Amino acid sequence: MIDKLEFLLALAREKHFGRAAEACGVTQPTLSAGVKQIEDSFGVLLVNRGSRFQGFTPEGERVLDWARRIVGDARAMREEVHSLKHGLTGRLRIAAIPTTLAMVERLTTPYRARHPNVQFTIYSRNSFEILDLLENLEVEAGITYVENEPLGRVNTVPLYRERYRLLTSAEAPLGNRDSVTWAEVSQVPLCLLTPDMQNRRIIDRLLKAAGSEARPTLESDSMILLYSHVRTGRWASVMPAKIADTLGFTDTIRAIPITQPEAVQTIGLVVPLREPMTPITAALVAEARRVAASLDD
Amino acid sequence: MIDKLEFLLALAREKHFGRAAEACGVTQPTLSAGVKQIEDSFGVLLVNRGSRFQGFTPEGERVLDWARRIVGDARAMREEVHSLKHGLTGRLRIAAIPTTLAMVERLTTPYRARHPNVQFTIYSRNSFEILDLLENLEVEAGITYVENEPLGRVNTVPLYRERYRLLTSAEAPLGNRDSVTWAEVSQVPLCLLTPDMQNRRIIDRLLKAAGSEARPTLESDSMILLYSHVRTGRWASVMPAKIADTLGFTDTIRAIPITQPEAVQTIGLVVPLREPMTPITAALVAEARRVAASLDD
DNA sequence: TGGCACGATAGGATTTGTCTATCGAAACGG
DNA sequence: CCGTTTCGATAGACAAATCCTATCGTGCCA
Repeated sequence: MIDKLEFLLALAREKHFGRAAEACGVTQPTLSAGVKQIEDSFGVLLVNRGSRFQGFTPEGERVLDWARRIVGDARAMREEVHSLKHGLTGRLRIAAIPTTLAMVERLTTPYRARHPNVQFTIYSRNSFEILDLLENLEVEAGITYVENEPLGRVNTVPLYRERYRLLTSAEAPLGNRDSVTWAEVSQVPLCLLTPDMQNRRIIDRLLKAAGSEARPTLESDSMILLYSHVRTGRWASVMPAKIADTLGFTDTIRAIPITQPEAVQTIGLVVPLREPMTPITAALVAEARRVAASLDD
Repeated sequence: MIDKLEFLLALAREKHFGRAAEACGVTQPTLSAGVKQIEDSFGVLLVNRGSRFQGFTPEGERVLDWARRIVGDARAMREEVHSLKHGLTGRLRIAAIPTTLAMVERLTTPYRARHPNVQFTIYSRNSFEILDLLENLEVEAGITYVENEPLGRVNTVPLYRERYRLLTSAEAPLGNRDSVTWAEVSQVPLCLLTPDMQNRRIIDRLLKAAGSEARPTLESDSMILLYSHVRTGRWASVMPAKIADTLGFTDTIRAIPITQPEAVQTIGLVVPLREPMTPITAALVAEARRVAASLDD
C-alpha cells in the first residue's frame, strides 16, 4: 500500500509513467498497475490519461496530499527506529537559496561535530523550488526567506536578518562612501542574481521604491560566478552583508551599507510540519536554534 | 505494510497474539509473521515475548505511535475519497461519559438531518476509556470533561457547562429547599456513579471540600439505572442539570441547585488531532460548534 | 503516412501472504 | 510434583499478489 503511494508521489514529481517507474526502481507496467490498483480500491480515477500523463483528477490531488503525509510518516518512523539503535545516520538533504549558501557551513559544521555519521546533500535552488522539494519529500529542510511569500505547511526557525551591501571597487564612483542610498545604487551597473531568485526580486523592489530600475550588466543563478566577478574590482554588486563577511574580499573591494530604506529580510530554516520530526531533522532544528543567536549580530 | 501496522495496533489493544489476530480477521500465525516481518525490516525487536505477550520494547512503543498515525491517516484518506464520490457515508463512533448520554441526541439528531447516510455507534465509557478508544482509533470522537485531567493529542470543542442538582423527593429532608449546599448534600444517602467515573470523582471532591464524605447507598455505572431509582421518589442523587432537564422527572421529584461552591465543569467534544480531519469527524465538529451555543444557557 | 513516444495489456515467473497442523515452553492446579 | 492448559513459534502446502518481459494501441509529429 505505502509502496503504491510512493508510485503516486513519483508520478506527481516526474509527470511521466516511465520516468516515475525508473525513479521507484520498478518497470513502467508495474507502476501503471500500482496506480490502477489504488484507483480500483478507491473506486475513483486519480490520474487523467489519454495516451500520456495529463495530470491528476481532483480526487487524485487529495490522495496525493495524504500520500505525501503517509509516506513521509512512514519514512520518519523507519528513521527514528534506526536512530534509536545506531544513533543519527543517513543523509540530510537541504535546499538553500544562493545568497545563503555561504552561511550553510555555520549549520553543517557544528551538526557534523555532534553527529559525525550523517551525510549531507545541499542543493542551490530558488525559493519556489525549495518549497516544492520540501512538499515532495525530496529534501529534509530548506533555507530561505521566511516572512515574505507564503510558505505552506512548514515550520520555520529564524536564523538571521539579511542586510544589503553595495560591493564595489574603492576607485569606482560611490567607492569612497560610508553609506549609499538605494537611489544611488540604482545608477550603478550591477551583477545580480537572475529574476527567478527571490533575492533579486527583493532588490528590484527596493530599487523601484527608490524610483528607479535595476540595470544589471550581468545576471547569473550562481553566487560563485557573481563573487568571482566582483573580486576583480571591475564589477559591482548588491549582496547580503553575511556573504560579504563570510567570503571576504580584497582590500580594494568595499562593502558599503545601503540605507534609505534600511532593508531587512529574515532568513530562516524551513522544515516540513510533521509531529514529531524525524531525528535528523530535529537535530538540524536544534542546531539552527543554537546558531541563530550567534548569527544575528 | 499498513496491514502489518494494523497488526501492531491490534496487538497493543488486545495484548494477546491470538485475540489480536482474530480482531484483524487473520489467524495467529499470520499475525505473528506480520509482526516478525516488521521487526526484521527494522532490525529491532518490537515486542517482548517469552511464551506470552509481555508488552512492547521502547522501540516498539515509538513504532506504535507512528503506526497509529499512519493507519489513521490511511483510513482518513479512504474516507475522504469515498465521501467525495458518495457524500458522507459510513459509521460514526462516539464514546461518551454516562452523564452526557442524555444530550448526545442534541448532536446526533441535527447531524443525521444533514447526513442521512451516516450510521452511529455510541459507547458509554468512563473518561479514561474514552481517551484510550480515541488513541487506538476505535472511535472517531469522545464526549467528556475537557479541562480537568490531561487529554493527550486531541482537539476539543466545548459543548456546555455542567452544573449540579440534588434530585430528591419533595417529601424527603431538604425536599422543600430552593437551594442546598454541598455540606448539606453530604448528609443525604445518594445514588451515584461508580468511582471509575470522573463525574463521581468530581462529586467526591466537592463533598470532601465541604468537609464530608460521599455516602452512596447505591452505585452503578449506568445512568438509566440511577435514573429509574430516583424516579421512584425513594432515592436521591446528584446529577448534572442537563440530565434532569432532558429526561424530565415527575412532579414529586425536585431538582434543587447546589451552591457553595457553585461547581461548573466544561463538557466538550474530543476528536483526534489530525489535519485535516476525516469528513465524518469534521462534520461532527461543525455540528458541535453549532450546537454549543444553544446548549449553554 | 511512417516513425516515435507513451501508456495499457497479456502471460508467465517469483515472491509474498495465509492457512492448517503441530511443537515447545511457561503457567496453573491439584 | 506431575498432568493440563495456554500461548506463541514453526513447518509445509496452497493461494494470491507482485513484478517482469514482450507486445499492443493510440495519438502526435514530421
